[in-house]
Amino acid sequence: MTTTLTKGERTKQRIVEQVAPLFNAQGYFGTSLSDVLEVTGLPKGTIYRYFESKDELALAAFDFAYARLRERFAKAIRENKNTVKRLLAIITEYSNLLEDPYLYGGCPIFNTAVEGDDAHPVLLQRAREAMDEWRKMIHITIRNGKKRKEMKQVNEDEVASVLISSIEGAIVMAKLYNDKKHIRRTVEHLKSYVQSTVAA
Amino acid sequence: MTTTLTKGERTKQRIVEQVAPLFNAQGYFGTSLSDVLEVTGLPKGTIYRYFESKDELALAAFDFAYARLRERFAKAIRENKNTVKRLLAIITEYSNLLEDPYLYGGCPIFNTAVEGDDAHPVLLQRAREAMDEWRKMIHITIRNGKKRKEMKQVNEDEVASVLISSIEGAIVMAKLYNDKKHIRRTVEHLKSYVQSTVAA
Amino acid sequence: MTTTLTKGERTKQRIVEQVAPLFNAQGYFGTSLSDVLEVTGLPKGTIYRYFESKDELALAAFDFAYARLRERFAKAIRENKNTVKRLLAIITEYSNLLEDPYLYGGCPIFNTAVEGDDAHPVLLQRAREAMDEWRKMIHITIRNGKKRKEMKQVNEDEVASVLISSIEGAIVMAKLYNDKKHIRRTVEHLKSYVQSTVAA
Amino acid sequence: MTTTLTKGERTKQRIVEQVAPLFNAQGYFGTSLSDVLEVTGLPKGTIYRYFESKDELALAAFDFAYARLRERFAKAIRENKNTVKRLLAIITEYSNLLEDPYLYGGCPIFNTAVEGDDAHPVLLQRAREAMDEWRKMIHITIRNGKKRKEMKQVNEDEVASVLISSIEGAIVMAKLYNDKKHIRRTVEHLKSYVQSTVAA
DNA sequence: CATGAATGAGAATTCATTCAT
DNA sequence: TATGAATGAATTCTCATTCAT
Repeated sequence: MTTTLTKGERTKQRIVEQVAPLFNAQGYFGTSLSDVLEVTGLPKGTIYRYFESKDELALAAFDFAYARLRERFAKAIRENKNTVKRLLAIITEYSNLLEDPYLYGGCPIFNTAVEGDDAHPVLLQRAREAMDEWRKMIHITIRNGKKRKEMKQVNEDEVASVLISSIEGAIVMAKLYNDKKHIRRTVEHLKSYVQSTVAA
Repeated sequence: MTTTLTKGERTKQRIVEQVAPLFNAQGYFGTSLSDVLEVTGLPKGTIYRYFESKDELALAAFDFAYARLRERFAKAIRENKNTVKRLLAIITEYSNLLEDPYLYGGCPIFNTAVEGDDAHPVLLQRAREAMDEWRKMIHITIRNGKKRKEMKQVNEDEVASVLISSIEGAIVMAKLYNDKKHIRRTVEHLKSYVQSTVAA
Repeated sequence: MTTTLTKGERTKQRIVEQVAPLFNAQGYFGTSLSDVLEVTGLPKGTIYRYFESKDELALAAFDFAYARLRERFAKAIRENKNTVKRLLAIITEYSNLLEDPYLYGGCPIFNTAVEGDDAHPVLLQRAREAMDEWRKMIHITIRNGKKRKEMKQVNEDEVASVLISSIEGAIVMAKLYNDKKHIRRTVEHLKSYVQSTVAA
Repeated sequence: MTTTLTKGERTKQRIVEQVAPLFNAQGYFGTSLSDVLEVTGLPKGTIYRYFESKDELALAAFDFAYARLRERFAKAIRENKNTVKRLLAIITEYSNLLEDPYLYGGCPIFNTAVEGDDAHPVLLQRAREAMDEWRKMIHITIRNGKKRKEMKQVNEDEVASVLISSIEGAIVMAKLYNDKKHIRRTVEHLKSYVQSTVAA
């Protein structure tokens, strides 16, 4: 049951979708309003009708990109009941991030973190919250796994840190070289880590 | 054997030193010439006397920051003859990156990679070369370790990828949260990974 | 004999009433269409349905404010048969201008005069006509007074100039300081001027 | 002994001089940056090199115009030792305001007061201070006159209010009609007021 | 040489107005 | 008819760079 959107809501949505990959790939500073105009084909006035500033647009773009990210992970979790498989699916999903047409610029959370605090403090805060949420998802997954005896008595936060840091780093490496082999290597490593160290 | 610098060379050097942390923390787009003037206290003309553009200055800043980084690792290698100790020392050194007053903004290679290639293609290329060099250092370290039977018959590139990705990711996590525990966790993980999987 | 207004006419009237104090207090340039939307709560289309431009709206607002002003003076004249009392009543009425909820921004004629003719030449012309009319009211009042021997043989235009300039000036002073004592002082002065110099 | 100005200081000064009549005649809202560029013939960058915002420029323009005004009055006072003559000279000087090439737009204090508080609160505050100073000048003039028995025991503030309000009002009238006869009439009135009511 | 002055392209944003449904 | 959507010119301001003294 899809909600019907007004014309304006659709336009707003379209702007966000078109603009999200821009901000994600080029950053807040690196994306100018004229980039936005170009990619949307809209005049300035229309953009400002829906977003009262570049800041707000960047926020909306981040939220869109992050929602997309989360949905991918939620699906990986949803479709795998066994905890070990779940973690492996998450790793796989993560490693396919750059394939997503909205996320070819990498992980919006990480990109925001790197651009740092001078760019847009509110956005950075949003990134923190997103990362919190995302770490919690892994935390809970592992905790449930421990309850079900599918996982060893590992520290959930530590495992989450390791998984996230490693793949995020690998994604940036892949971006740097424009070569996904770095992701593949890290994925292999993490899979065997999960199986040997985390799985029961 | 200290080379004597002319006054001009010293000024240029000073500019680079003052400006490098700026570019590293705020990125190429995020650093404006007026930031540069402010941090150096120099008039516009003087900057342009030594650097013909912001691009060139950014390049010099990157080179400075990377040289600093490399020196830290070179020292870690130099001071440890045993290969396992070397790798562990590298990991430790890496994890202390944010302590360096010139590198509190994180790893210049990674930051450049994330800002992407719209910002400054030449700079990105430099980052790639730096990363190549850095991976080679690890590669050689491991290869030597294998020769000396201090390492298992692991794939050098894979280990390098894992080490670098993981810590780089952890550094960004630490930046995001302004909390180094994420580095600590990843370091623990990597140390035990090295000892159990890489070390002979 | 109240004329019945259609719904549209009432809407138009309401817009003018809500907008008149805005234009009067902030001026033509200082009042934007979004101010108009905000104060009326109406959508853009509706405003443009009733007024074909901001200019026309400003004109209507001026006319409304001026009509209000004139009615106050007309009443002061109507209710006082003796000429001296009439002039004194006019002075008093004038001095209460800022109390009127539609005129807290001051005298629309004067405000328009000060904003000058770059803003809106037609509006300035309207202000001139309003001032003409207003001066004529005083002129006639005095002339009648002279006929009835209630006034000395003063020059009507001179007295009008003095009265109007003085109070208008005082109103601006009051606005500047947000303090009506400047009006009070000028009023005292003018009353004694009228009684000693103008009255027979 | 004229102070030597640097080139930059001269440019800044020139901008202020060229821009002051603009702001005075058209107001803060009515004067756009492109007006400023046109009248100065300078590019944007140059304006912003010397003034960090339109606000600051407007302030400088006001200060310049007011300084000019004050100097005129100071001269009238300086050149007349007798208090009655002083007041009459002030009135005359006031009435010639519109002749000044920098002040053809009228009195900057009054114009600022009319444009009101929404335009530029700091500017309005400056106008208040200017008016305070100006009232004080008259106040002191009269007080001295009283001491020297050249004036009756009038209330200084009341006389100041009357003089200022009346002429200011007359100046606006003159602007409205583009006809100085309104100033002349008010001047006559005030002169006889001074001689009959204020002078000893 | 050294440096402050000048430059103008481009950034973000607001505006009054017109269009389409 | 009513109204939200679309428009683009104009506004304020920043930037990297070049010039002139």
